[in-house]
Amino acid sequence: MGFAETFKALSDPVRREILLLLRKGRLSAGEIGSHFDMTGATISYHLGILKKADLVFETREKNFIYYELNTSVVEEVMLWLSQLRGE
Amino acid sequence: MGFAETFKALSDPVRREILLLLRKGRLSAGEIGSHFDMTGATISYHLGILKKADLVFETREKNFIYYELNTSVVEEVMLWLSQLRGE
DNA sequence: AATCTATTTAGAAGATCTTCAAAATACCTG
DNA sequence: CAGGTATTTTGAAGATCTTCTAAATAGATT
Repeated sequence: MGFAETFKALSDPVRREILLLLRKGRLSAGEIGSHFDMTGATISYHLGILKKADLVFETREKNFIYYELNTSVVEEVMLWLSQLRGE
Repeated sequence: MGFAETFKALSDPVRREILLLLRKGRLSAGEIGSHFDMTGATISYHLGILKKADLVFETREKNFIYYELNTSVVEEVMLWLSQLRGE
């Protein structure tokens, strides 16, 4: 955990798009990759950063690795931000 | 504007600390710098990034440049994040 | 005008980030 | 076990980030 890693993870447009894709439910790494014009290696790199930031978690099933949103960290970030508005 | 710039700005611990300092009210660049063990040039660099992300705005007065929080962008970020939680 | 104070800009060094191609791993299926 | 599919890891290139020192700018004061 740590806000540096979380905000850094959120700072990349590809990673934000991945998070938006995952709103509808879990997706495999390949399904995620098919939405982008990048190699699977690069997608894997981005997923690793999202995972390290705890913004997603993975579940392995058969030959696939599924990724899923972790909304609890999103809550934490919003809590941090909220201290910046009102007191 | 743009979430990339905003999240990138938020990803650095020094810049987050600066934003927290500004909760209590505006501060000059020098006053901000006095809270950190870094050169004024580095603080100026960080302030520039916060400014470009619209997280702060400056007002010049006498010899000083005062920095102030811009909470409206914080709201926008929270709005973006909120689409990640609920449906 | 000369100088002092506050702050920024420029340039450079070293660290970190993003991307790819190629190789490695993991698991499934025949 | 051999081969196939899904994904990650490695290593490298080029871009961007953070920090400093030194120099430049802006405004106030003498």
